Amino acid sequence: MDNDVLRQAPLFSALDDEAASALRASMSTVKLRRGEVLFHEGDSGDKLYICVDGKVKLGRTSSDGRENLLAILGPGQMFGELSLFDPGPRSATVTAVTDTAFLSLSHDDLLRWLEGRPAVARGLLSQLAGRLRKANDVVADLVFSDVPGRVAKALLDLANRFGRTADDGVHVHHDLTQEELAQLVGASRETVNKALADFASRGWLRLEPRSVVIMDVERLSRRAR
Amino acid sequence: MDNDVLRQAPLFSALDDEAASALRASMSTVKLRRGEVLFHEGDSGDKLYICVDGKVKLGRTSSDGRENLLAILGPGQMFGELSLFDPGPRSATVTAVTDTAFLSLSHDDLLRWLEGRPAVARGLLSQLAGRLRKANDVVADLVFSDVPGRVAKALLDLANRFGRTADDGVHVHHDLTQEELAQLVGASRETVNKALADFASRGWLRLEPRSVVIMDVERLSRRAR
DNA sequence: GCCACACTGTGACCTGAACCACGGCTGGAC
DNA sequence: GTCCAGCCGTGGTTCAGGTCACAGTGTGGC
Repeated sequence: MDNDVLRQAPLFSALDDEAASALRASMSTVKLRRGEVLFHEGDSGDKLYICVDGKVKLGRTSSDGRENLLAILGPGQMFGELSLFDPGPRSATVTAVTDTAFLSLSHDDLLRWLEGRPAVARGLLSQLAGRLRKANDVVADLVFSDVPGRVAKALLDLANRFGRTADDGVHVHHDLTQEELAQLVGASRETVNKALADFASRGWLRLEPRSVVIMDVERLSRRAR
Repeated sequence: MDNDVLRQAPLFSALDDEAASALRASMSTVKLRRGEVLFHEGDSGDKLYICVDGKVKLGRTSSDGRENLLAILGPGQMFGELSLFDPGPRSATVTAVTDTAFLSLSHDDLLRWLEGRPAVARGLLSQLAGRLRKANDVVADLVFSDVPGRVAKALLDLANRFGRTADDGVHVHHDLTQEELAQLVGASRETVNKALADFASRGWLRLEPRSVVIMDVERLSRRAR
């Protein structure tokens, strides 16, 4: 059994074999195809998920139907923890961006398993604290940066997490449409498209469908701040 | 000794006398006058603080010197937890908005005290989860709402936490200048002023220096969403 | 009282980004 | 092949809200 997948999750990276197996035993697997929804904002549910393979988007919808993406998550990343510790309806909709596989774990099982493993509890705390820090950064960006700046930042973040460096640049298969990228940075599709076109015309990157090749990380980073 | 102050903090509300005293014993008191800074963004430090009396603002400064407020906190509220669980420099500057008193607690003392009190650890988790949820709401507001909407929302939030209901409306002594209010909602002072003036002209509220009286909560709430 | 300074109120202007409209490209269904 | 549906690229128009420039109003110090 592949405890390795669990080890990818930063939270569980330090587990010994026994602990990993015990945890793994109480988890089950879910699979989704691109576009399918795991759960909706407002649903009830207390399961925690870990993405094993593929990518998902966490999004919220405004009353008038517009959409905003909070995050794109890939292998090893965890979500749904909010409903674990702060009971209440799910605060975001989770949709598969590519075909995706997850492990799921229920509230009760996690808490039971957590008993007597205070180190993991501390790990969870620092995980949440890190998220919170990141959320605050997003707020700051929305207040301080213009749309091209936010696009640059988002691309760099995606590159860090999903990029593969080759000799012609960093290949980032983000699997997002420009529409989704726009929702991620809180801007319109058109504006994002123009920002991308501008970056490309300066030779900082090359556009490919649902993917970019970043050729000048340095310049792009400078534009991001 | 006033363990009652601790009890105000949602996190510690369920403590028995012994536990509260033990905790209280390892905390020390700090006082600041309006405008004084407790710590700066980027400082190192691993203390957790609980506001006992008064109000503080948590803010960040952009590279070009503009300022954004993440939150206004009052009695019973906790801050500085990020540096506790996610070691690293402080992510925000904390400044007293009124004369203020805090209790402080060091990382080590908290962790030591936490040993063998898993319920409190769970409390911390749900506290952080709640914060995260709130941060996500702020992001959504920045993306979806216009400035007057965000101002309305901020006023209602302040009213919930600091308001006193009287027969002419809800008196909210927020102690913030319009400049600070603007930084809190991520807008310019002038735009916020115009939004407030507009609300006042509609009879929804009355403006007073560093304070408002909300006369029509219903309408204001509707404007906020 | 008078001054200084910090805060508030309001208009004029400018600009970034949303919105609208379209046309072109690509990849799957048949 | 043809059609269709999703994406992507790009211009034109509009408007919220930022910036600038002042004028009015408190209020604490002396």
